[in-house]
Amino acid sequence: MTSPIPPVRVRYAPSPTGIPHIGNIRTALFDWILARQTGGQFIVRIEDTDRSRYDAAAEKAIFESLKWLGLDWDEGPDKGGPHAPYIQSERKQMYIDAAERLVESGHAYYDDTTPEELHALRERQRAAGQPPRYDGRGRHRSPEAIEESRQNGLPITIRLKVPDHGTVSFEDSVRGKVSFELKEIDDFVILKSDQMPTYHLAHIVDDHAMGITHVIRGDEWISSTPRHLMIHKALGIEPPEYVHVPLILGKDRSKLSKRHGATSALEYRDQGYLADAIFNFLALLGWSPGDDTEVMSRDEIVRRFSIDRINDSPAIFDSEKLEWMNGVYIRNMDADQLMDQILPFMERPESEGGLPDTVARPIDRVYLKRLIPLVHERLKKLTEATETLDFFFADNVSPEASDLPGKKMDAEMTERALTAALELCKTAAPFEPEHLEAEYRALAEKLNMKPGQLFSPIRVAITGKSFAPPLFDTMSAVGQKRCIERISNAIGILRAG
RNA sequence: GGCCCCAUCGUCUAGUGGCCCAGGACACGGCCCUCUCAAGGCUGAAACAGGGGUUCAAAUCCCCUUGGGGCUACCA
Repeated sequence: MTSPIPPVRVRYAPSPTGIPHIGNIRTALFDWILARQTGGQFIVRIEDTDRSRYDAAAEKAIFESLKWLGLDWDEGPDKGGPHAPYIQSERKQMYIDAAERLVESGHAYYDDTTPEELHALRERQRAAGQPPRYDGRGRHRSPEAIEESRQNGLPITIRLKVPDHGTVSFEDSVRGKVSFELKEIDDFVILKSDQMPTYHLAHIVDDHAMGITHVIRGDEWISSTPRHLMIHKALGIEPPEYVHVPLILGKDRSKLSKRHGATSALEYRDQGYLADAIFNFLALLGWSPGDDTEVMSRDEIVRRFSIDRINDSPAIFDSEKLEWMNGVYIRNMDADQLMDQILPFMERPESEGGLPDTVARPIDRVYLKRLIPLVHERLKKLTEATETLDFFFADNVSPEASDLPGKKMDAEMTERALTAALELCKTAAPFEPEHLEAEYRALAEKLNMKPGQLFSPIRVAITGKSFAPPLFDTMSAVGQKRCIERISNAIGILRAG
């Protein structure tokens, strides 16, 4: 069903100005999938041409996100490659050369308009009810005038000459044909006064030099694509295939932002989501295989992915569905894998969601391994392990008196249940789940209670919670000694309450 | 404001003119299973934004309206 296409060269080109959010990472995901599917290359390039917004922590987070999701790259800043360097600030001269070449060929010109003049121009246009647009005044500046401004230390930029009439159009892989009127586009800056290129120039020079075949990027770039086409034309080079993918929106339909809670891949990692689940979920946000399959391995996604099945419309990030899918992935793991994943979360400090600090680290792996089957299918997120398992590790628990009675039970009946449960607990042997269950069921009958009525107070007494893993597995794992202590403690709480 | 993009259940989506009084999944309700909570099974409610065309036939094609989003920087 997927039309086989020749090997692609695709790149993820984030700017290190902030932690990449999930929508941004999804384009990297699509890049990676396509590269792996076609046997092509996935390239990472850092677009740090805005020196004022550079953030080293953001750059670190970019690579950490990719690594966590398993999106390995073939060429990049750390790995090098045939087109190194892969950091734009280190490629500065290439852009300067390209811009100057465009000036020489008459496609671009030096402009000495100051920011203040530009601002004033826009204000005037706005006041007159006109769209703010650069008026092309620099086109008429003589070389001498530019040189004089340069001598005087005025900022000089290079702008592309955009024809004032005509149409540009291109065939987008997901949108189809998109057209723009050139009269809507002004002469835009390609080389800033600090000699750094703008995004427009830089990415085109690089994509061409690096042999990029498909530019996969967010929808927000679609309106600047005509500018990119004009640069290609001026440079005399062929544009790549454009793949504009729909944006990912938050619950309120606005662009995903901090207000919507977690937005970066790393935050999801820290909240106990699995990389495979995020991978699967993200792939399905804006793409679908065409049938009802939802849970798919990486291999299956790589095999079935195709650009023409990418959706046109923006998607809202549904965290509830993500949580469900994460649960599916947890259930599909084997016990050892799950234990490895859970351990670091449980060993975090108590203040960060780990077990109480009174529980010794490292956690007893042998004991934990025994507990995994009891909670395996109950977990949706790795972070939940702490709260579902804490009572196994604690010395004691403190249930509320009001939580102890089961359905249709008063305090007297609850006390009777616990007292009898305590006696049986002292004598029960072996302290194994099946045996315990048989004994306690018999006890319920003897007490003329429903099994659930007897079990309920015991559960709360032993776990401190009204819901927990199956009672007799739990009791067996907690151990006879602690069970006796906890039940008698609960009786005390009940009497006091 | 101008330009561009988008529009199927609350959400993610299937649907590329007849197979659709629209299928799946999450979430939600009911039932079953059951010692609680899960998991699992069955089941229910829930959508083609509106209006015009084109056609024997439209969720699917065209136009308009409405709504949402993006861009409009010497940011990416």
